[in-house]
Amino acid sequence: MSLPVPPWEQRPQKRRSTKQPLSQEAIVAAAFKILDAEGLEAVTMRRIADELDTGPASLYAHVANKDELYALLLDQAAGEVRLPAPDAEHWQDRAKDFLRDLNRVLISHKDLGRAALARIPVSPNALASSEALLAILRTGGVPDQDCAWAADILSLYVVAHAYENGLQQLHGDEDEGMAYVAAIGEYFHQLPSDRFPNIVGLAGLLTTGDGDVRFEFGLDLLIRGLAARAEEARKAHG
Amino acid sequence: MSLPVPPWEQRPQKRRSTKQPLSQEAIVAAAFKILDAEGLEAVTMRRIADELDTGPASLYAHVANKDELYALLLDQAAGEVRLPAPDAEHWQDRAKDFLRDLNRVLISHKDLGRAALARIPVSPNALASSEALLAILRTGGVPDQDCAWAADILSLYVVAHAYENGLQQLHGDEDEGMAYVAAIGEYFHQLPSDRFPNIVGLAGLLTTGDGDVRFEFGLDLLIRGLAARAEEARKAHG
DNA sequence: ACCTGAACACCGTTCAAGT
DNA sequence: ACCTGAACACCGTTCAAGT
Repeated sequence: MSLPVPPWEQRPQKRRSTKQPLSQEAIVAAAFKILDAEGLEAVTMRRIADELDTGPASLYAHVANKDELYALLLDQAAGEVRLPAPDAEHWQDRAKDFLRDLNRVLISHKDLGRAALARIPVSPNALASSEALLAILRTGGVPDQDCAWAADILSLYVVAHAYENGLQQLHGDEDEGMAYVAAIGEYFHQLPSDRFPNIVGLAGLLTTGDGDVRFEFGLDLLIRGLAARAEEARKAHG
Repeated sequence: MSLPVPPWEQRPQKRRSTKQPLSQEAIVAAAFKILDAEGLEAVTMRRIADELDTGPASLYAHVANKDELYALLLDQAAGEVRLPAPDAEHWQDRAKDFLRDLNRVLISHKDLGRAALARIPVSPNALASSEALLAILRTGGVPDQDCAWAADILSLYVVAHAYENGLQQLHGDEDEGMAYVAAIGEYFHQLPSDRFPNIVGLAGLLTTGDGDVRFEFGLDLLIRGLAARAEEARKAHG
C-alpha cells in the first residue's frame, strides 16, 4: 500500500480527462461564464477555447465565427426576458414592463448590450420579443407605422442604455462608481461659469440619479411621446 | 541631358523624404482620413503609423493610447456641430436642429458614433455642445432636473442611432443597403403568421423609412415627452 | 524630446493533417 | 464528422536604444 500523493505534489488536474464533448451549447455556456465574470471584451474565441481545454480552431466546427457566437449569446439572453401579455387598457405599463425587463436582463450580463447594437434581431427569441412588444403597442391602439418604428426605437434606447450602464457596472464596484460620478460633478462645478453657465449651474443635477432612475426618465419621454401621437391619431379620424 | 524616367519605371515614391514631423494634429488628420474611408474599425494605431510612414511606437509620444485618440476624434467632430442659439419660444425646434446636426456630423464620419458610446463627454467641444443643448432646454422652460437628464438621454439616442446608421452606410452602397432591407422584409413576411402575427402583419411597415425618417420619429417621441413633462410642471406650480 | 526596432502578449480565422 | 497544431495576418503597448 502506498500513501496517497500529498496535495502539494499533485499535478494541476487536467480537466481534459473528464472533458465534455464540444458542442454549441458548451461553447455558449463557457462564453456566458466569461461574459458574466469579465464582460464582453473578454469573450474571445481563444478564451472560450481555453475554458474548454481545447484550441481556438476547434470551436469553428460548432460556430461559424465570433459574430455568430455573439448572436447566440443575445438569443439566449432574449429568452430570459419576460413577455407581458397585451392589455389595451394598460398598454403603456405593459410596454414599460417589457422594456424594463429587457434592460434588466442585458445589464445582468454586463455589457452584452454592445453586442445588440448594430444588429437586426432575427433570432427566434429576439423575434418573440419583437412580436410581444408589437402586440402590446398595437393592442393599445398605437397606429401601425408608429408600432413598427417604435419597436425599433424603444429597443435601441434600452440596448444603448444597457450598454453604457453595464460597462459602468463592470469596471468598478459601487464605491468606485460613486467616486467617479462625484469626481465628474466636481469637474463640472469647477468649470469657468462664464463659458459654461448651464453646466456649472446644473452640475449637481447632471450627476444625480443612478442608472435605473435615468432609464425610467428616458422611458417616460418615449412612452409619453408615443401616447401623445396615438391620441392625436385617434382624434384625427375616430 | 537625360530623358526623364518613364512613369512605369519610377520607384514608388517614398513619402519619407517629404515627411512632415509627427504631431498630434497629423495623427488625428491621418486617423480621420482612414475613418472617413473605411470606418472606425480600420482606425488602429498601426494603420495610422503606416499612413504616416512610421512605426506604431512613434505615435505614443503624441497620444497616450488608442482611447485618447478616439476622444480626440470625437472632440474634433463635436467642433463641427452647429450650436443654435436658445429661443424660449421655439426651444423644441432649436433642440431638434442641434440634435439633427449632431447626427449629421457623426454619420458623415461613418460609424464614429461607436466611439461616443460609453464615454462621458468632457472634452472642450463636447462641453460646448452640452452647454448649448442645456441652454436651449432651460430657456424653453424645461425643469432643471429634466434638462440635466434629457441632455444625457437625447445625446444617447442620437449617438446610438448614428452608430447603427453609420455602419449601414459603411458596408454597402445605397443599392446594397436597399437590397438588404428588402431581404429582411421578405424574411419577416414569410415567418409563420400564427406565431408572429404582428411581425408578419407589419412586415412592410417594419422596413419602411430610411435612416433620417426613423431618426425624426424617435426625436419626435423624445421632444414630445419632454414638452409634455414641462407643461405638466408649469401647470403644477406655474 | 522625439523617434525607432524589436519584442510581448494578445486577437480571429484558415488549413492541412489526423482520428 | 470532429478535432488538432501550426500558421497567417493582424492588434495595442512597452522598452531599451538611438538621435
